[in-house]
Amino acid sequence: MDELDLGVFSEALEKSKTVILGANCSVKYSGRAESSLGFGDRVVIIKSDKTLLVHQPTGSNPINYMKEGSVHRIFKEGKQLIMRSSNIALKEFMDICIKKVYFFNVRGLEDNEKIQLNGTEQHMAEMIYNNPALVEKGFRPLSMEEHTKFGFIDVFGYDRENTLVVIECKRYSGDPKAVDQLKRYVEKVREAKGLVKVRGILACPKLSPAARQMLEKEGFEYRFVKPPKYLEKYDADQKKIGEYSDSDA
Amino acid sequence: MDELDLGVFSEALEKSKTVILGANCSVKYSGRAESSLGFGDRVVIIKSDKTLLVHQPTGSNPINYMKEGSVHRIFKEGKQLIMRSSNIALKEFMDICIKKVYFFNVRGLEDNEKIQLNGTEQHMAEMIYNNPALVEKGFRPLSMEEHTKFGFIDVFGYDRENTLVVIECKRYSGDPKAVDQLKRYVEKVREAKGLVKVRGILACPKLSPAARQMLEKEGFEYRFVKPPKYLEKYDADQKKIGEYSDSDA
DNA sequence: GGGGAGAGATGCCGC
DNA sequence: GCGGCATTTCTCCCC
Repeated sequence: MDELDLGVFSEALEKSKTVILGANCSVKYSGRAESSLGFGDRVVIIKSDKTLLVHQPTGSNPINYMKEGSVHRIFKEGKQLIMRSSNIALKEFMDICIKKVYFFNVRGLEDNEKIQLNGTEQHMAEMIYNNPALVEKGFRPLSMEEHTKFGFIDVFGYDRENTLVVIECKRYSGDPKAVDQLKRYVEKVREAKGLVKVRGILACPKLSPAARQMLEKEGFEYRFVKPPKYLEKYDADQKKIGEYSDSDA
Repeated sequence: MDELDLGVFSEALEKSKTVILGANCSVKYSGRAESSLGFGDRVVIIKSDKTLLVHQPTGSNPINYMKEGSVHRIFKEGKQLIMRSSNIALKEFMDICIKKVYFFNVRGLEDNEKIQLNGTEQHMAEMIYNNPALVEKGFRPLSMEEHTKFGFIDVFGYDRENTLVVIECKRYSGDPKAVDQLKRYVEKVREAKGLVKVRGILACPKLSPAARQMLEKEGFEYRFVKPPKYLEKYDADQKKIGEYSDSDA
């Protein structure tokens, strides 16, 4: 379908179908920020929830977009087509000026599936909670991923000397921001409990030089922990992880 | 095009064309994390740089993706098609199992345009640098957006009493992370210069309650500043912003 | 709806 | 390549 039938387009939006458009176009956007993009070949997608994406032929992210619930209409202006989108609630506006249409697809799509994802920071916290020896012998977790009154702490517990321990997990490299975050939680716990000594531990598979320096300066500790991957071994009912040794306990 | 011609597909990838596929499919991914997604209707895009995106009919973000430079091949397995993608360098792998094809487009797309974006944090820093009175009377900026030896400081300068000032800009609401960041820079400058007093200012259009409390506790200050929007008034050569008054200077 | 934090974040720039 | 940081971040969860 090389031609863009305005009636088909309007009907597609009305019926919450998905629209895919390959076209040479330019884009102007104004809302939270402002942007301008000259003419080039792009893929434009309007989803059933009225999300609009403009994709260049390279890169992971859309170069321009409008959020869910936007309103789109299309009209002729001389030889060109204008696709005008607006989201009044968010005060966002976009004009796509279309010079040439390469392809045009309309299709109702149905998808009620949700993704199951493993190896996130939350899974790291669970793993540590269920395998305290990953931190150290005698560590006794109290909570994980909980909105405590001290903030959202990944893993919270006592060490063998009954000193409180705050653990911040990062699934990738520990960086200055992660140490900032750990420090903020540790200080909040110290103040709230009136304690002098609360331990802070950063658990991640890697540590940046600046982060290491900050950790040392604050008297915090580092533990090498990798996010768990257990797609085949994962039991959705039990959520048990049996492959991590507790031999140090 | 309702049929997916395996030859057309292979040739498209070879010639760096863009492939758009509407299909009922399931997705499994393994790499930095692991994920599993049951059958549903989706749009699959392979870009000329071999980025792969899987989009559900709602939402801004791809539900699954492979990064630039991945390798994709497709083959029949019984009644179904398997699209297998891998990125050896990143140790990432994906299988898309295709049950039904709704549409299939192949097209070479060309786009050398780059977006011009206004109203970013960098523009806020430029605006303050060029209009110091936005901070206060007598403020003298030294640098902006520079990798100083104290870190990457948005705006750095002296106040009228020759006290050093570190300014952190945020284009949206100032939050605890922003105060952490400001604090880190201020402390670095203090230590490096052996100073007792270095001022910290958070410049943003909004401040969260927790951030306000942290600012006060640290003795830092808040300035109401909005990111500039000046699409029509922007002069690319001069980069001057004339609409902000300097009457306080 | 706002606040707080993660993300398979991505993208950009600098070293 | 890694480090550090912004993003029209987006998304989720909780208040």
